[in-house]
Amino acid sequence: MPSKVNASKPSARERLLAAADDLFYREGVQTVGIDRIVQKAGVAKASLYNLFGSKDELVQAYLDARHADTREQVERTLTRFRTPRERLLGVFDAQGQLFTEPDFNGCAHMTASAEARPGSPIECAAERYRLWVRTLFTDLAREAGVADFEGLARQLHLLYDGAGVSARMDQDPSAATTARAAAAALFDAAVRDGDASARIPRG
Amino acid sequence: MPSKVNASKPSARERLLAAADDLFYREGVQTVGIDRIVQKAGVAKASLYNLFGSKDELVQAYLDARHADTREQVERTLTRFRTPRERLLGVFDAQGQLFTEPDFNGCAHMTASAEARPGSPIECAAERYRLWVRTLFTDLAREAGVADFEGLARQLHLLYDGAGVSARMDQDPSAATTARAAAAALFDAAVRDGDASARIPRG
DNA sequence: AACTGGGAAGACAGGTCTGTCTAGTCGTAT
DNA sequence: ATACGACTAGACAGACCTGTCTTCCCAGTT
Repeated sequence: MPSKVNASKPSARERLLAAADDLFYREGVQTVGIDRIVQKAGVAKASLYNLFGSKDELVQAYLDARHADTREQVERTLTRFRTPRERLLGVFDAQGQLFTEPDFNGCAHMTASAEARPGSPIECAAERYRLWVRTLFTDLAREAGVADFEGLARQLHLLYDGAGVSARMDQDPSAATTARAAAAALFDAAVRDGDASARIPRG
Repeated sequence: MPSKVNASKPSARERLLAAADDLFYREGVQTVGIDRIVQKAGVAKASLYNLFGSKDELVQAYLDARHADTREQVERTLTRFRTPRERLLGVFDAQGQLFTEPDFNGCAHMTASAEARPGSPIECAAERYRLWVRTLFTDLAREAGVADFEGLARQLHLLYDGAGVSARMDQDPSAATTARAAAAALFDAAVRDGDASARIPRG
């Protein structure tokens, strides 16, 4: 009965995902081999292939789990804010929290996608993640009443990605606060522009 | 005499770098093996190891060549602009040109660094590249008279990185124009702030 | 004509990789 | 008791990797 919850020991699937998360994230999906994962998880190799089918699909499951975690953390952070502007900028507060986690090593989807070959399930997982981020910014910008909410969302997505890159490559967690300040300036500029074009009929 | 220039055939070193540039950039430094490089270059494997010492150092040379190309293209583009503001934003014009090249596949330093292990010559090359970009933005912002030129440079660097990510992962070359528009807004906001704090003593 | 050095060609070592397969163990439900 | 499903343990195949080494070729120089 796999639906048993009070098991003393996590299931093979959970142990595999935990080991994959640790090793893949720290060292990269390409350099970490299957053997190390099954050894760290204390799981037979056959179980891995029974449960996931291939290494690519294990990587996909690892990315999807990271995606769910990030989503949860961002949504939890956003509940702390009330005004639309605060909620929009709150995404970068959540990002800053992720950056300061002790074993932070950049955006998992970005590094995994850089190692994946085109069309693999890995790239699909990265695409899903990007779509979620984009939709998040678009919705928040629209709720904030920004006229060109899609344009602002594209700009904020650039800052979000850039902060992830900088936090990893420059080892600088403050990239999130830099991004937040830039996002605030862009938001205010977009609101000003929207007001201006609304006040001045036909430009 | 290796300094001969009018050779009918490029030297082994040049052929190796050309093959490395093509294969490494298109498929990634990890997935492309030495054998494919020497075969494409028409060069003996021993020559590769005589000339470069190891695969990592060949990757480093490939990244340094890309760095030099990018630098040259950016500097050439910037000569077309006169005002400091135009020159600052011109970096994103140059970036947009790179994005529309037919075989564009993202920032080589970013993808290579994602596959490299810490401390390798690959990471050092990526660090050098990042330092150049940062210095470029810092100098241009200072020449434009921005009070907090370092802060603005950090913000623009985020946009620059984010545009590179988006152009690759979303297959969207217009990321450069989005970044340029955001950069313009941030620049103007920074100039306003600088003026304000200059006008309002100890404000 | 003899020498020399850069390069071509490729075998080889030693290791790692993914994925398959066999054989056996253990707990649980019937 | 017995059957079953989930799991473990590990050998194995076949391919690929980096890096070394030997052997040979050939153009240019002395």
